[in-house]
Amino acid sequence: MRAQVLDNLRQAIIERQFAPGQRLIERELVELTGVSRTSVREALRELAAEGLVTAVPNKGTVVASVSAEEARQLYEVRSALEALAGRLFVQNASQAQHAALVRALQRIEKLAAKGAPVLAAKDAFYDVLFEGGGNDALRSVVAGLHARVSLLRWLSLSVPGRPVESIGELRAIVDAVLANDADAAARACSRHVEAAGRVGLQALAAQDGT
Amino acid sequence: MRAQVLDNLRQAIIERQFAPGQRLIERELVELTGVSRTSVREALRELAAEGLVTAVPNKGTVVASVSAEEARQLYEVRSALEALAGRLFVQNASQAQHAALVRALQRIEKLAAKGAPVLAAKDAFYDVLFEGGGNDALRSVVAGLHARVSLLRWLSLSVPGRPVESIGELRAIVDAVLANDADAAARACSRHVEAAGRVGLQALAAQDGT
DNA sequence: AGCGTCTGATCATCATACAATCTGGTCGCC
DNA sequence: GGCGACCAGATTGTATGATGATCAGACGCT
Repeated sequence: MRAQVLDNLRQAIIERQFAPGQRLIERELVELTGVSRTSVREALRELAAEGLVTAVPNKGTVVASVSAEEARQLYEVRSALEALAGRLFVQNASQAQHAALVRALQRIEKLAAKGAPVLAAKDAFYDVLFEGGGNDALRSVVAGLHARVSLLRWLSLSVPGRPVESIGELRAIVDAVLANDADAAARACSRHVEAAGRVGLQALAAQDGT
Repeated sequence: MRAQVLDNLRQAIIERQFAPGQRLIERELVELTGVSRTSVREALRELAAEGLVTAVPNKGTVVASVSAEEARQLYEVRSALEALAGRLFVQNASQAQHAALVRALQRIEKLAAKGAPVLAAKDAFYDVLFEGGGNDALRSVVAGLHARVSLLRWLSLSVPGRPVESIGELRAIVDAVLANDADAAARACSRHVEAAGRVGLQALAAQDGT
């Protein structure tokens, strides 16, 4: 199916199997994926809509690369949106969802203590957060942005010390939520994104420098 | 080209030439637009990515309809984003852009005084606002939401008295901007969206009732 | 009436073909 | 030798016809 192809390509791009800026030639993708050109084209169109590739007319599609300025803007938007997510969680989440958020944080802390990869657990944390907010539109918009900054996320998690710092920020979110303080939760979410953004931009700059 | 077809379809949907919920059959669109199935399919995929139509596998695509709950959520997100837009304008806009914002408001007021349609002028106002903020990512995200609520906008502008009220809210934005008060600008933008949302939801409820 | 089946409509995917466009290099001219 | 026109290859854009899959509803059987 096309969805399968699409997921494979998306994954490949996020995992840097295709370098940013690299041309994605339809014929090559055809023989690489085994599906027809029609399906490849439609998959590319969807990726373009997600912002993971950019299509230039009559020239082809290339893997999108985030400039420092774009990245900064994306983080700015995400900051505002995740602030809203935090606020909505405080306003709308059930008792069970509060508990689930706490559990998600504990899971992250446990993994981090072992030095295990923490990325999937963080995604779970955010799932709970958005779920509790009860705004699917918000969730899908953030998901759209998420794809575009995922390259940077890949970088920023490799920065030493960042996971520890990051968990502290998450704890601040949970604390504010448990205190039923919507404003504080919003600020905590905002700060978390901003901190991630700073690290991401630094990593980007370091990479461009080398 | 495909872009042409896409624009036509988008316009047709926004202008209610296709009723929400109506099935869009590929073959019909082929003979209606004169282009091939390939192009029609790709255009439909893009519209689906924008959220203007929903595609159900093996069943076809139907014109999207916004439920009251979805609309509420969309306005909630827009409120947060436009607050950011207002804040960024205060922080980043040039002197010339400040002046342009004032001019845009005056143009709206002049049109409204004559009872002329004010929608295009309002779009121009927002163009200036986002331009001055200097965050293209924000602009494109909002544009994406905009498409999905445009059906409601169509409704809410037909509510008597709304234009007048709306202009007052815009003036509040401009006042805050001229006072260089970023927080106030953010709040004013937020309030404007929320007010529009309330009217839109009322109009939606009234329509569903009849 | 209830149930399974069959049929028609429609989408999904594919293979192929051809035109339009871009890229890069070559050739001829100065 | 340098410069521009032109040509060939590559790639995308669009079109077309065919085939399989899937769904909704009609139909007939019990």
